[in-house]
Formats: sequence, C-alpha cells, structure tokens
Amino acid sequence: MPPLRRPNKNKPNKAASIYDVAKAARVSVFTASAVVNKKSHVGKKLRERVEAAIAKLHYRPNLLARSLAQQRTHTIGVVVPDIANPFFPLVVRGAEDAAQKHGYNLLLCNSDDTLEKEERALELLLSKRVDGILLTKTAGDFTPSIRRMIAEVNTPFVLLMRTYPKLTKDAVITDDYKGAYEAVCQLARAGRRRIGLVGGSVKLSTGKARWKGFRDALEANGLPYESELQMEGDFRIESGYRGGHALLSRRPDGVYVANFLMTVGVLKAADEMGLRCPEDFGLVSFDDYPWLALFRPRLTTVELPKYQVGFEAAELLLEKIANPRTPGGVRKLMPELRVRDSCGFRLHLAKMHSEDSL
Amino acid sequence: MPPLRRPNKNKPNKAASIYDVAKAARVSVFTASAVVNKKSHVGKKLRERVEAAIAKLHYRPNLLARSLAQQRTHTIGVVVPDIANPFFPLVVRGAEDAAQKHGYNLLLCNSDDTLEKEERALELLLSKRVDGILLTKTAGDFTPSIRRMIAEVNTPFVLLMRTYPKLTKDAVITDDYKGAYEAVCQLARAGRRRIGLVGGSVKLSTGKARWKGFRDALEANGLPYESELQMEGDFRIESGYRGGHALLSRRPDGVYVANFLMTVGVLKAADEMGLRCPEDFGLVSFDDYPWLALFRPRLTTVELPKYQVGFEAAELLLEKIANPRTPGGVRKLMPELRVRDSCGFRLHLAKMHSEDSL
DNA sequence: TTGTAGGCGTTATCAA
DNA sequence: TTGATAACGCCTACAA
Repeated sequence: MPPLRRPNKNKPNKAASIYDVAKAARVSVFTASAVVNKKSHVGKKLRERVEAAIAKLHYRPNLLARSLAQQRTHTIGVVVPDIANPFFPLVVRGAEDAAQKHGYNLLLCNSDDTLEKEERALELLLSKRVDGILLTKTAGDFTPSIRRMIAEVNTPFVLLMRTYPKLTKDAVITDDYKGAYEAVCQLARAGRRRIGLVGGSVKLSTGKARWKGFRDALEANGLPYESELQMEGDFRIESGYRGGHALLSRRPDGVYVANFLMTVGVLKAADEMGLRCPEDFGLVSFDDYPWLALFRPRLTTVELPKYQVGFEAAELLLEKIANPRTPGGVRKLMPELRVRDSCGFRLHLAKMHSEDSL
Repeated sequence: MPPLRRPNKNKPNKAASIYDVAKAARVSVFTASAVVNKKSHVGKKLRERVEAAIAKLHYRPNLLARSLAQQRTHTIGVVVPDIANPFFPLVVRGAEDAAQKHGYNLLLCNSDDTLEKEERALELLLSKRVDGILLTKTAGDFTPSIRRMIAEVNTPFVLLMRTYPKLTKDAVITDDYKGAYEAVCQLARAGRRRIGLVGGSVKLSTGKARWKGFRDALEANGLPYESELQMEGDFRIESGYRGGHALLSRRPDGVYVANFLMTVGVLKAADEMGLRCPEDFGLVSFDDYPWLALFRPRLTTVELPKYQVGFEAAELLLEKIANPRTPGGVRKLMPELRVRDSCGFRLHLAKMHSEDSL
C-alpha cells in the first residue's frame, strides 16, 4: 500500500506547496493546480475554498518545478561580448523590455569575445534549459562538441548585431555597410582626401561590412585607397589607441573609426601626438550616445538603433519559441548619420567661404 | 507491481537522461549520478562504463531538475534601476565575474526606480528560486505583501550602492558623503564661492549622503548655503537638464552634480544658455568614465569603484548563500577625486598668477 | 561500493 | 467537473 504523499512533512520553515493548498482546501492537487492556473471552469465553491487556502498559506508556485514539468523556463539566455562596453547595455535593455512584456527573464553572460567563454556560457544556458538564446557571436567557429550539443537541444537562437550563418539565419543587425559608407562620404564632403580607417576585426560580420563600406565609399568618391591607412582593431579602447597612433603618424586628413570605444582610443592617441580634431584630422565615429552632443570635439557619428536591435531580436526569438517554424531571417536596421563637428564639415564650409570672398 | 520507470520512453528527439545513461552502462542511476558528480569512489570499472555511456549518449545533466532536487539554482537575481544608465553595466559586470567564478549565473531585471517594477522583479526572482538577490533598492517601502514574502523565503539579499536597513544590513556602497564633500572642496579650491547642487533624490541613501557632503563642505569652507541653489533630480539626464536650467539661471560660479547622467543634462542646459564651463561656472561631476578624460570640458569628477561594488557585493552574497550566518554588514568603498578642467582650478591658478605679477 | 526507492513541486493524462 | 497518479530529471537517505 503506497503511503500517501504527505504534504509539508512537518517541516517548519518550508514554503507551502500545492499539496498543502490541496489539503487545506480539501480538494485534489489537480483542482488546486487548476485554480492556480486559472484553468477550465472549476466549480465556484471549490475554487473559493482553494483561493482561501492559497491566501492563508501564502502559497506561490515554484516556477522551478513548473519549468521542469512543462519543459519551459520562461527564461532566455543572452550572451554579449561585454556588458561594460557601452554599446550593449541598450541592446540588453531592449531585449529585457521585450522579454518582460511576455513574462520572460534574461540570463546574462559575457564572452569577452572569447570562444572559450562563449562556449562555457552557451553550455550553461543550455543546461539550464533556457527557452532560447540571444547571441552576439564572437569570431571563430564552434567546436564540434558544442555544435552537436546545439543541434541536439533544438533551442532557438537569434543573433545580435553579427551574423553567423553556420548557426542560424535568424539575426537582427544594423546596416553596417551603409553606415560606414555614409560615414566616409561625409568625410569626403568635408573635403578630406586621405582617409584612414580604424576598423574592427574583419573576422566579424560587422567588422567586414564596415570595412567594405569604407572601401566602396573611397572608390565612389574617387579617393585613393592606401592600405597603410587601414588599421584593424578589436572594438576596444586599447586597440583604437594603438591603431590611432599608427594611423595618425601617417597624417591622414580624415579618419573613420568603426565604433565608439576605439574612437576614444584614437582621441587619446591624437591627444598625445598634439593633433587636434577636426583641425588636424576629420573624424567620423560609429554609434552615438546622448552625451556626445555636449562634449567637444562634437562627434559626427553614425547612430545605430541599439535598443531596437535588442527589442526586435527578443521579439523574434519569442516568436520562434512559441512557434519554431516562424519565418525569421536577417532583419537589418537602418543607421543614421549625425553630422556634428568632428568631421570638419563646418570648417570646410568656412574655408570655402573665405576663399570665395577673396 | 509498480511498473519500472522506463528510460527514454522511446521518444525520438529527447535528450538523454540519467536513466538512459544508467541503462546503457548497466548500472543503477545512483552510480550514474555519482559518476556525473564525481562523487565518492565509484569502482573504476563501473565508472568507465558510465563515462562511456555519457559520451555515447552525449548526456548532459538537466540543471533544472538538479536545482529542484537540491533546492539550489546556482543563479542570483540582480535588480538595478536601469542597465542603460552607464553606471550599472560595470557593477553588473563585476557581479557577473564574481558569480561566474563560483559557477553562478545572473538573472537581470530593471526597475526603472519604480516600486511596482521592483516588486514584480523580486517576486519573479523569488518564484524562480534564485539563491540570492543583489538589489539597488528604489525609493519607498515595500508593500506588506512583498515584505512577508521576502521574510518567508529566507533568501539572502545584498544591497548595491544604496542602503535600506528595513530589508537588510548587508550592502556594498561607496562613500558618497566623502565623495561629495571632496567634490565641493575642490570647487572651493578653484575659487568658487557661490556653489550650487544638482543632486539625486533625498529619499535615496545616495542622494542624501551626497547632499550632506555638499552641505558640510560648504560650511567647512565658510561658503554661503543658499537653498535656491539646490536642485533635486532623479539621476537621469532630463532632471539634470531641468535642474541645470533652474540653477544656472541663478548664476552660481560653481556646480556640483551628483552623477554623470545629470551632468549631461546640466551641460545641455548650459549650452542652451550660452554658458561655458569652466569659464562661466566650475563643475564637478560624480562618477568617471574612460572617455571623460578626452572630451572637453574635461570633467573633474569623483570616480566610484563601480566594478568593485558589483564584485564584492556578489562575493558577499555568495558567502551568505553558502553560510547564512556570515557576518556581512555595510561595506563602504572609497571614491577618488580626479581633478581635470571643468572645476576651473587651472583657470583659477592662472588668474592668481597673473594677479601676482601685476 | 552499489542499488532501491522516495522526494523535490508542478503539470498532464486518463478515468470516474 | 473532479481525482488519482504518472511523468519531468535528478539527488540521496537507507539498505544491501
């Protein structure tokens, strides 16, 4: 004779379980569960008894157990290179807002753009059975082991900012090619002829697209393409600093930097070299922040809709979770050139004007 | 006769469970589990059989089930006002690094400094049975309902940046009083006599401490205390902008702003009013960022060890999780005044010097 | 050292 | 409409 499952085994400080509720309301756990989940029509009388018991016992369902039972955690994993890189907080915030709206939570991991940390994070997220993953893929391919793992679990992925077709076609990115193209065109409009680049890694889709946009804009504007004016960085301050020193020592009159952190590095290098922006070199940066309009040099930059990227990626992911056969694909959001002083456009106009009046 | 629990009920695309492993290795689940957890001495022979089965089936433990069984999720909840406020990413990053080190993950929530969102977040985190919570408490008291809930679950809390003794004494904060005090002293050293404040909410421990530091420094420097030179904001750009307009219209010669976002707002207001910093008013901000050294006005500011706050808070929380009777208490980290141009100190020196040479 | 069986808290199936 | 009872996948006394 199987002993009845005893509710709350007399443990004093234990939270009430649905068994306790059922017992207190003198109904079955089924009924109790149905009431908790506002399910089908439970008789009014029983429902009230259950509700009373819930209130009395301060019952709150254990989401862990629920997740195990229904194979759904209502949690999505997010892996970004570094939340301390000012680019990502807004992306994550967008994702959180979308997730929140649907009753989902975010499990956050940093990869530092490292394959090792990325894989550790993914493995953990998968083991915790997140319902889906938002990933800003780092450069390089997954190990076969993790590839297999991902294939087996069948958890939907949506990529943030960077594409990586080997994993999935679903991604929300920005039109980096166009952004870089316009950035360089603006430099050209500002009368710059020897334009250099401090770019991100060309192993990344973003780095590559921005680099191509740079090159094509050079050509479209009939400007020379000098390979020694091109520096490859890693989107961090330090690499911008190194690239800035190397590049500026070649005295370009225009510089396009592929993200904000590297721009900071470039400005530091310029500072050390006694070079002023935009007088000595015009600069167009990538990615805008509210404070950039207020500090000098006022950066001409290409704003990327960070929040939107996160928000839409999360929404797409949630759709795929709800229905794995959701279309998806690459969603490309438009950047927006914001002309301020650093490109030297105003300077150029003033100069042209004074020449005119000679 | 109870039917044996059947491993992998023939479901095709199901991940292998420990039952499958046990079956494949022809051992009991106990043994399989022991091997997975590198437990006590399992016979070498059996262990190898189990390991082979694990490899063959690509078995990975379901952390959800494990959490349910051992009442431990290895997850800590983090509630911050807004991850998009550049202050918090570093705090969160510090916490993540500490958590990661101990095999923990972060569940991230934003409260927007709203009691409602804060409570929703806490309730969800508690329901998901996080092992502990890192909280930057918003202004105002919990509702009785959530108070009770928190009391019942017995989940350890550690506060970030802001104290709130009604919840817990454990907190990692910065010495805001001292920081503000030094900020104002620096303004005084720069020859400023009519010093105003754009502070945070005095309902927050941070806002209050920074305000007190401001006042005491005024007094210590024999400066007048004019209540109309004090604006209360909410740490966001917009409130700094409004406060900036109101304050600057009174023409103070020095301004202390209690965080970076509000400084951005103040600078915007100054810009619109045609006021230059530091020529027309000296400014000391709170909280430093790498790029602030490179843009003008170069902000004199009080750096707060953001990363450390997050890191140490997480470490303390993990200790409390491991041993609830861990001492704890308020850990106060030291700020660091970084003198640059915005306070007008250099200007002041130059002026004194030129007067000397008259 | 190894195995058996019960428990973790829910949901879900299938009768009644 | 309700109620037993079996999953969900893992851990862990208690036995052997």
